Amino acid sequence: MTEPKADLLQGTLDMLILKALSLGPLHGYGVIQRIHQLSGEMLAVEQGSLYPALYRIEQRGWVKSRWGTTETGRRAKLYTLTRAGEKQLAVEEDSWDRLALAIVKVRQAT
Amino acid sequence: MTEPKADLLQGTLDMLILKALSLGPLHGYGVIQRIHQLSGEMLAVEQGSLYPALYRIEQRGWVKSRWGTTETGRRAKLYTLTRAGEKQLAVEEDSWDRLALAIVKVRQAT
DNA sequence: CCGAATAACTAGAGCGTCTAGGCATCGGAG
DNA sequence: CTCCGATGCCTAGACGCTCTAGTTATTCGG
Repeated sequence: MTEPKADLLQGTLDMLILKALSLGPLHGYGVIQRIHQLSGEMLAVEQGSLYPALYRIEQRGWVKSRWGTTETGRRAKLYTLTRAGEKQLAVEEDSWDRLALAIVKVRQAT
Repeated sequence: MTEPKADLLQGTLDMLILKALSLGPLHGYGVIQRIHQLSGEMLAVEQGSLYPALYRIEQRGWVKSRWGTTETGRRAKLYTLTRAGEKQLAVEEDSWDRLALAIVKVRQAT
C-alpha cells in the first residue's frame, strides 16, 4: 500500500488549483478530484485546505464563482479562472521553475 | 537588477541545510553562504530562518554541533551531519522528487 | 576610526495547510 | 427500507515553518 504524498509544500496549492481551473471551470470538490487524477493519484488535496484556498484565491481576483449544477444534477459552486488568474498561474509556474532549478543546482553539488 | 528568489517553500529549507552539510561540516553562517553559492545566487536563506531550523534539526538528531573556530580564526559553532541526517536527507530528496514529478504531471495536462 | 562583513541568536508576526469536525443530498448494497 | 459511502460545501482551531526586525560581538579594510 503505497501512501500517496498528501502534504503539500506551502505555496504549491494555489498553483495546482489555478492549473486545474485553467483546463475548464469546475467546482471545488471537482478540483480535488482533477488534481488527484492529473497527478496520477500522487496528490490528495484535503477539503480543509482547498476551500479556504479557493476563498483566498477568489478574494485576490484570480477566480470567479457562481452557483450551478453538476452533470449529475447536484448543487455546486462553479469556479472559473479569470484573466488575472491566468497571469498569476504563469507567475507561479515561473517561480516554481526557478526554485526547482535552484534546488537542482544545490543537489548536483558534490 | 534581478532579485534573487528569497522566500522558500516550507519544507525545502531542511533539505537544503542537510545537503549543504553533507558536503562537509560547516557553521551556520557558512551554511547560508554555501547554499547561496551552490544555487547560483538564487537562494538567499535568512539568518532568522536558518538558526531556528538548525536548532530544530539538531533536536531531531540529524546534525551534531560543537564550538570551534573558522579558518579565519573566528568563534563558530560547527555542525556535522549525523547518520540519521544522511538518511533524512535521502528521505527528503525522495519526497521532493515525488512532489516535483506529480507537479510536472499536473502541468503537462492540456 | 568607522562601517561592512562575519557570526550567533531571539521574539513575534504572518501565512498556509492540516485535522477534525458539521451539514445536506444522492445512489447503491443489504 | 435503511444505512453507508461518496459527493458537495463549509468552519474553527491547531500546527509548523519562514520571515521581519531586532540584539550582541568580533574582525577587517579604508
